Amino acid sequence: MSNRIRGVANPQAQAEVPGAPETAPVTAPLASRPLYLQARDLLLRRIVDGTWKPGGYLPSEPQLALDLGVSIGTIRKAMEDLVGQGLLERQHGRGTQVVPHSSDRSRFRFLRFVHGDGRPFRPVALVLSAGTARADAQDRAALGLGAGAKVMVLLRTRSEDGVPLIYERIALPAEPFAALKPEPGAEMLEEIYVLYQARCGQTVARARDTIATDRASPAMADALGCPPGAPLLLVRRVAVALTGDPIEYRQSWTAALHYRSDLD
Amino acid sequence: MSNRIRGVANPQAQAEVPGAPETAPVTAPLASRPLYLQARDLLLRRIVDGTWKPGGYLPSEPQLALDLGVSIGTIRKAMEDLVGQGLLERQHGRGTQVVPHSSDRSRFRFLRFVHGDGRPFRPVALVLSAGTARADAQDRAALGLGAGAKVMVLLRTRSEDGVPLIYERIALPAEPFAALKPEPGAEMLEEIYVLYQARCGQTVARARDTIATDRASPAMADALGCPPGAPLLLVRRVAVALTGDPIEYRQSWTAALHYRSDLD
DNA sequence: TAGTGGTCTAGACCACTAG
DNA sequence: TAGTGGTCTAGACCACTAC
Repeated sequence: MSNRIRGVANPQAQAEVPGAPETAPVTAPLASRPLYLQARDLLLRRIVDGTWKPGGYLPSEPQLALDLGVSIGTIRKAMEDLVGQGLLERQHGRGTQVVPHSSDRSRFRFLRFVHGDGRPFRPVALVLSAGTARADAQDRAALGLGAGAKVMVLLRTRSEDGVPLIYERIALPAEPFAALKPEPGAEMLEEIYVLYQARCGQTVARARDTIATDRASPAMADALGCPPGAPLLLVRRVAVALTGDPIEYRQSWTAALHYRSDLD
Repeated sequence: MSNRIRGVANPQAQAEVPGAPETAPVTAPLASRPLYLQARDLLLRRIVDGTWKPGGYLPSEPQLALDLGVSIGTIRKAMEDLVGQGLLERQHGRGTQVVPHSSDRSRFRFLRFVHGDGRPFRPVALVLSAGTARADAQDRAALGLGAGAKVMVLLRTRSEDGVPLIYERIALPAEPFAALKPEPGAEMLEEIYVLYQARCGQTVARARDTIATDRASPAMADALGCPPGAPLLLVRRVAVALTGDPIEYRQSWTAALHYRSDLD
């Protein structure tokens, strides 16, 4: 048995020695990476490139095993890894699905805001303004952009029962999110990560949050109905895509809400 | 093959029908729980009850498979689950170890404080006071205690380069932590979870953090060198043991530090 | 060299979903 | 009923650690 998945790993080696017998590759850097990791990466690549879309089903295990030329057990091990990352979801008797971002699912994959008494916060978002601008230093650092790069900037509030509780600024790299087309004044009932995925093909895989205190700017005070300079909780989030590239830098300010990690 | 691990799962069924042939149990509630889950629970129980101590090694896979009367694959699956929870650590060629709480490991299993510029915070803790008291309402709610229950309360600061940056109150259920014996004025170089484990046999498995803003009380202002009433970041943590019981309620106040979730 | 965990396979049988 | 994933086994071979 060859030491790599057919036509998948080390394609350059294949290209360098076309038709060569299956001997040790000339350069053998990753040639012996475990098959299940190669399989996992291949599955991931097909998810990223859209071969299998969010909400869609993968081929069955026996089929994938045939396709990749490995045993079912190896396929299963590759899948388990992606299931653990929250990318795939297996349903007994039905199949294996690429997990779509749904508001419900997002609620449990990331830290989230709650009321002071622990009640969940169920917001409706209202877009205050949207447009592209030159990325500022913080945006560039968070998103790994060069000087002069453009970002789409959204300002919005998130309200419950008509009461705005969060003031939010979201910066996104301009091109991948050109199709987002947020409309000022529009209400967003869905979790915004659902829109990233549906409109822009961008899937948020993980996020890093940094929490600090801040003071209300006039704009925040106006939006949140608190005095300027009032102490606020500030949550900064950098979200990364399946590829590991940062795709969202978000700052959320709130006066009344708490932020929670659910049983880490 | 019997449908349960010998002498482990459903011992009451065994007791009710001693010497009975291996037929369906009279009451078959959990009789068909997968073997690997039964094996996982057994391993967990032996970790909790101290059969295998933190830092110690488990028997080898073939040995455990023999002991439990299951195949190695089933043992591996049980272990993988516990490895995923951070309870076990496998070392190729050496064995499988019960993970001891070390300061280094803790740093990556929980949310943590960082400096505003992202630098890690490496504190030394100083105990201000320690003693037992009647649990207040918040303590009881967090720790699941009844009215009149006693808690050990620690007040301490956490400093870097001699500068106190965190003021902290820790409430612990009195009896399990009687052996902690914190000494006011003592410096704690180790992560306190190491002490819980070493002195009291209590292992913190998971924690839930809730972050809010607060105002400095006179005591906090005094300890942190900020004006009374200054806005602070307040992190409340409820930590639970391997058994799932809450064993620590901690409140941490800071003026300068940020709090961070590292990638999810 | 002996013993450990790591990878990979092949196949039996079960449980769930859908038509 | 056909097809899917879930459990469980048995065994081969490899790679790492220790002595």
